[in-house]
Parts: sequence; structure tokens; C-alpha cells
Amino acid sequence: MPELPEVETVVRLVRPRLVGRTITGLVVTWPRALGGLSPARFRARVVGTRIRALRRRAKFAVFELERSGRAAGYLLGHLRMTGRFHVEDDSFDSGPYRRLSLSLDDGRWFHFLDVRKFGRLTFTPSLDALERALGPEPLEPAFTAEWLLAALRTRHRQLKPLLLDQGFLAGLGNIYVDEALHASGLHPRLVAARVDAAGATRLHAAIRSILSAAIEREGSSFDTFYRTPEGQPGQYQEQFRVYGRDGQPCRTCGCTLLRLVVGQRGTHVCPRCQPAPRARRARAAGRRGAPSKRA
DNA sequence: AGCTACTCCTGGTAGC
DNA sequence: TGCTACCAGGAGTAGC
Repeated sequence: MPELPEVETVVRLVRPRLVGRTITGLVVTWPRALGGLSPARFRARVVGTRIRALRRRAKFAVFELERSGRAAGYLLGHLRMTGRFHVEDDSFDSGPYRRLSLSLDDGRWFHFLDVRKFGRLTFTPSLDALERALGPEPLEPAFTAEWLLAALRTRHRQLKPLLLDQGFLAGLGNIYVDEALHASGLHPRLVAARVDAAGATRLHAAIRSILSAAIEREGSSFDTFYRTPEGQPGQYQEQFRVYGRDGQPCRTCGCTLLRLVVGQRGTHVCPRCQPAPRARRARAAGRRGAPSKRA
């Protein structure tokens, strides 16, 4: 699934073919890909603009638009499960899953393909709402072990759904959360506030190193869906230590890996590397009266 | 606040 | 061989 490393890879690959281009036309074959704006309104906002910059934020591709040299809003692309971007000339066969296309002033087309129709390419005049909804970028300097520890301390959710929450930390999805939790020896059901400083430090380091390594290998392609815009699969799936490996031996300790469901998500753990949190049935009763280790 | 359930989609596959 | 049923999953929403 496209998560941060896959989106980063896609953005890097299509950026040189899009930045500086003017959008000259629009073909919409799946209007819901526009996220609610009618094709006519979308066309009015987008056609005639020039793509000033293209960057990634969380799992979004952010197209910065200008008209006559003045800022003219943004296109937000989200690949969700199966979305793909292609920039191609007329000879490209876009196949049956093309949801919309933008024609460009160099004669090429930007195609948005998406088998499962969850992906979106929306227009927004401002990024304010997006920024309010998103947590920090895990590869930016603002994401520090100290920040993570402090943020975990205030949360009483299980780690897995918390790390998947884009409002907590941006860009992680099911694969890289499982990998990061395994690498840091933390169980996905552990309540965030119970992670100690050492655990938060390991988690911070794991998130950064795993995402960086995955970007270097152009993301993960474990099924037929994700491909770089060049049509190449990513290579990081070869590095998976837990994701999709249930029933196989842990590459760290040899123990058989398990598949759990946590927060309605398939979740992969090593029962030895990631000890399950103790059941705390008396928690509600003990919360106030029990002596606290923290000040 | 945080949980579960549900929704959106369709290709792939397990089971018969 | 062919059918059906179910699953995957990011993110939004509803209800508790």
C-alpha cells in the first residue's frame, strides 16, 4: 500500500515531468475521484494553471498551482490503496482503471489510475485544513525522540491505531507501523502512555531508519498494485521482518511470527521480541488509588 | 477520549 | 472448472 516511502518515490519520479507544466485540459472518467467538486468546477479551478512545485506531505502529493504567476491553490493527490500516477505521451495505454487525466502543455498527459477507486485528486484553495489534520513528518527535524515520548505520555490508545492516526504522526501505514513496532520491541496493543523513555527512543529511531531505508529502495511492492511511475516495483518488501510473514520464523529470534487483529487491522508480531502487555483488568478501579511511578 | 462497526471498492483466493 | 464468499486496507464517519 502506498505509505510515506511509496508516495515519496512517486513524487520524486513524476516531479521533473510536472513542475513548470501548464495544465491545458481535463478528462474525468470517475467523478468521485475529485472528492466532491463537480468536474466543471474542478476544471475551472485547475485548467490553465501552471504546476509551480510538487511535494509530499504525509501520504499526499501536493501540487502547488499558480495562474499568471500568482498562487492559485493546490491539487492534493492521495493514492490510498491502489492509486498510481503516470505522466506519459499519447502512445501510453492507460488501461481500464484510469479515473482522470490532465493534459499538459508539452503534449503529455498526467493520468490518475486506481483499481479500487479509493484514491482522490482534489482541489483546495488552501492547505490550512490539511495541516490542521496532520501530525508531524517523521523524517523532519521536528520529530524527535523527546517529542515522541511526550506525545505518547498523553495518549491512552494502543500503539498500533495511534501510529496509524495521521493526526498523531503523518505518513505511516499498516506495513511500516508493524515493522517499526517490531524493530523497537513494542507490542502493538501496548498503551502509548506506558511506553518508557527507552522504548520511545527505540521507536523514534526505528520509524526514521525504516522509512529512510524504504525510500532508498523505492518503497515496497508485495502485491501487483504498487509500482513506481516507471512501472518498477519497489524493493523494500525484501527487508520486511514481520509484515506478511506470519507463520514464518522471526529474523531476529527465530520464534514463529503471529498475525493479530488490532484496531481492525491485520497486525504482525513476534511474540518474543514484542512481549504482550499484561492484562490490566483492575485498571479502572486502580487508576486513582494505585500508587503511580510517575510524579 | 477512544473504542468498534461500517463504508467505500475490486482483484485475488480459499473453499467447495 | 467454476462458483461463491470473504478478505485486504486508508481514512472518514457514526454510535456508544
